[in-house]
Amino acid sequence: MTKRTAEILKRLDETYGTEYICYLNHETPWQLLIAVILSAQCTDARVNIVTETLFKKYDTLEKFANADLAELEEDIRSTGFYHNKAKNIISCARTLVQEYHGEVPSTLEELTSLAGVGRKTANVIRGNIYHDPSIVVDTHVKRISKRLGFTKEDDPVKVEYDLMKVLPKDHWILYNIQIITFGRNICFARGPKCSECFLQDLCKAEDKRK
DNA sequence: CTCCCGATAT
DNA sequence: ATATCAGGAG
Repeated sequence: MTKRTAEILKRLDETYGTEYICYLNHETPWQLLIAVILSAQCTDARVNIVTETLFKKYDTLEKFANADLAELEEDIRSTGFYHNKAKNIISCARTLVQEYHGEVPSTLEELTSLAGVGRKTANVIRGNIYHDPSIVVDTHVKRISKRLGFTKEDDPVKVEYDLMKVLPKDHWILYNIQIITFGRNICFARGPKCSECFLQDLCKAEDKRK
């Protein structure tokens, strides 16, 4: 790890702490799984509004497994992509009930075999639930990792491999959590607040704002 | 590569 | 009007 990388991680730790916080409200692993499926191209704030009532109406995995498709579509409509998400959630819930005794699996292979669960969602579960060192590459991580000069890739999987080489393993999970906060507060996709940024002197972004 | 798609900020 | 939001599947 370079001195510069170490300094960036140190400042992220100092600014945002080292706790594994989660922006998607949930009480169980399967609730987090469904929340992450819902979060595709949708703000976590919106997902939390939806799951607030959703998890009371469907309070077990079995209820999601036996849900009426059209009704579930309406229940999650405001998160967007609701046809696909509803179909995937029902299929995913059925697989968990039938093949996994209602438990959420912990390996990348098992997780990504579930409907609606791709690499990003699987890594959120691995990190947040099982504390398995895993790097989540979402829209924030991709954008900010490029600005910080940790990668030049556009493909999320290539970004993930680049970050594995750059970041120490004990920061893999934390990096994603801190970067989401950073992306929400300072390093926006549009018009980042570079003048107020605590990483400004270390940043290699070409789209810096004055 | 394209499609899925509503809510919000700019 | 357009960009963006904790992406995934065909």
